[in-house]
Amino acid sequence: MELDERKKRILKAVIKNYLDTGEPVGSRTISKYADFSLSPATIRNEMADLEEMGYLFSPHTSAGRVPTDAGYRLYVDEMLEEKSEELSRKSESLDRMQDIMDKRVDRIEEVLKDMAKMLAANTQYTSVVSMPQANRNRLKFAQITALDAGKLLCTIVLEGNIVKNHMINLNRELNQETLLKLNLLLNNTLNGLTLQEINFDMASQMASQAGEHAELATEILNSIVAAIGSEDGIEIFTSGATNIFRYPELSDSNRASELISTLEEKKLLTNLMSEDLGENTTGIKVYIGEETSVNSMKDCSVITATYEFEDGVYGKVGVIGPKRMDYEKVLSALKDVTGSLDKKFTKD
Amino acid sequence: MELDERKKRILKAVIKNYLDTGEPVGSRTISKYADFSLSPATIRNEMADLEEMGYLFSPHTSAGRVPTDAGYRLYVDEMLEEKSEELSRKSESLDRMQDIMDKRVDRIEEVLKDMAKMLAANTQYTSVVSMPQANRNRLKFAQITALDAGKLLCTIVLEGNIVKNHMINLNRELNQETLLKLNLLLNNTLNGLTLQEINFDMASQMASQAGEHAELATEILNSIVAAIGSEDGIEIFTSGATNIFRYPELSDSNRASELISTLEEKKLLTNLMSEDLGENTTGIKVYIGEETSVNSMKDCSVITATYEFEDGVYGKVGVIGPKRMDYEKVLSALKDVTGSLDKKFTKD
DNA sequence: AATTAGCACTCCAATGTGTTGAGTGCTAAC
DNA sequence: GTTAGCACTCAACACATTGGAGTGCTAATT
Repeated sequence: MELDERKKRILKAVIKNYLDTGEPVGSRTISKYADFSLSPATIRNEMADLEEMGYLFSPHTSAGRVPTDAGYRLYVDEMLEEKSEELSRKSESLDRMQDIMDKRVDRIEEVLKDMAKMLAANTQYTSVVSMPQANRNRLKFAQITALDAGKLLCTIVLEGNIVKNHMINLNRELNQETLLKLNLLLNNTLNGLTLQEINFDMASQMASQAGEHAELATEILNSIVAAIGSEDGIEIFTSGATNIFRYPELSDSNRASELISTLEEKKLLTNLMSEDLGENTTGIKVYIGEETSVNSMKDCSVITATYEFEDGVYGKVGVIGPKRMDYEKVLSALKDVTGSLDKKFTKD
Repeated sequence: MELDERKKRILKAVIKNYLDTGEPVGSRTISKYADFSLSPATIRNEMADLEEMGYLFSPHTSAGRVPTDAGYRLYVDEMLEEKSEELSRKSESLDRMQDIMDKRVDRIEEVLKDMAKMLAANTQYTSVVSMPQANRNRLKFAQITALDAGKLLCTIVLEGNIVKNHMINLNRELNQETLLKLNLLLNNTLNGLTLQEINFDMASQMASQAGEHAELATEILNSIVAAIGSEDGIEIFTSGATNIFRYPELSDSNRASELISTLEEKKLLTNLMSEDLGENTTGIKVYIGEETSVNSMKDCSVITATYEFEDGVYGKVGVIGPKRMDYEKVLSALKDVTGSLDKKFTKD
């Protein structure tokens, strides 16, 4: 059977209607729909075909039709219309971000959380944001300071002024001179490298240059790399979890509980939030139902977008909602937001 | 009417039963209760009295009785029995914390989050933990580093090895010598002071000592204080939010949504989590229903305990559950945990 | 050949109608 | 003071009834 133009139009009409109402839509409804001049009976035939083709299904004999995942897929891939941008709101949020960024380096976190909150509020769905992955970022500055006896504070600054702190416990004390020497060595050897490069090549090279402190230098280096490279997975923030209660198909006790649980745990989100990172940078991805590969989200759709924090360093923003979410609205919201993140983060 | 011993025993029996089952308890149930040798009829009379006195009420004519907030209050204030400690579980959890603490000193946040998770898992309720309030914490080490032209990175370490970073944008560049001088000055003047003390007294004193750099020093100092002193409220972590779905009286859509919302927002929790901080340090507090002063928690009870992070620096741990929570279990869990936190945090 | 009116059929959802049982309050007896 | 006995109440559950929305099929229409 062929998916001709009329079938497409009907499918689109059904889906749009279902997005709005959440109720199965019947042939009469579609028939009344503006520019169709077909009787319910004809529509019924077409809808039966669409069901046979796997794009629609009826929950039961005497109900209307509901899109299948395949139906949504087709809709998302071929039937979306660009929504016109809302300029006013956008610039306001940008200003606020600008402000925060300037003042508090160690607070990207706050900015992102804020972002998530805004996104959730705008879309009425749940939002997810991941911290930009630091381990491809270049090292700009490293410094070791003695705090207490045998306790070193290591401060590292990456391009884009991401600051990381790490405590190193040594089993011996260092004098001022050694410290100075180590600091020089650190900066000379490591500056401009990504953490991955450091991880692979540097250890031996640095050790050889360190002379008498070779062993110490290696120890410190390892400690740094271990601490910073191995963040236990990416950091993820969510916001608007309770928005799921707006959608009856998600809000029954069990589903809601599982869903909020995965949002709280965050572990299950890491796959979605790191897929294709850096590959196609402007990539917006839509996951429908099972495509999320997360069981508790099989009644949800997820849309993710990559933002570029700085050259080569990416993070992701996502929106989680019911499968009948307003794809167009969410897509445009994500475009706005990633656009804005790009602009802000790479500006200075 | 007087609350004689028998009435108390009956009230206690009713409450205990209700804590277990969540169902209104009837006179027959109590009559069968071990060491009462009274007929249901007698119990009924007593229960009617207890209702009149405001400790019990019936949801409807032919249901059993349920404790009122006043009933719970009485129970909590006068009828709790210390639970014999469960040593096995306790030591197990302690071991785990020990483990975490040793590995990552600079990650109080992680430890606390883990704590919250454990507490939620053990109690099957929702847990809340607040970061120790830093602004009473003493400064241990301060350092300014030039990053880019006119951009200074300020690193501050507080007692307990809390590290804070802050970026300062200057309109001029500093040479190495000035920087060194400033660093010395900073450490000499500020070490050992709390952020509050710095806020109030130091600005002028430091300025006078800075000589030619007086203006610069003031600028930097202000910038530091502004950035660190003005944390927007206390930081709060929650865990086990979805445990509320275990308790039917909390898990209907509306209630659950509101509740999880307040957990997500965290703002409404700040009052509960900062009340009496530092006053009576071992204070464990029980809030029942309306006593929480949070509307969405009017069907919940909250128990909070203060932990001492370091001399004079406190944080709070809390458990949020249905009013019919197992008060004894939660109290002992909190005692365990705050005991352990004390021990761990002040150890080195 | 495609469209449509007509009709029988299906099934959910809403509503109403017992029925059951747990629990009460009251009274009178112990 | 305690208790047995009894009439009464009321939520909860199980069924039956109804109404309506929507379908699929067939036969008539264009």
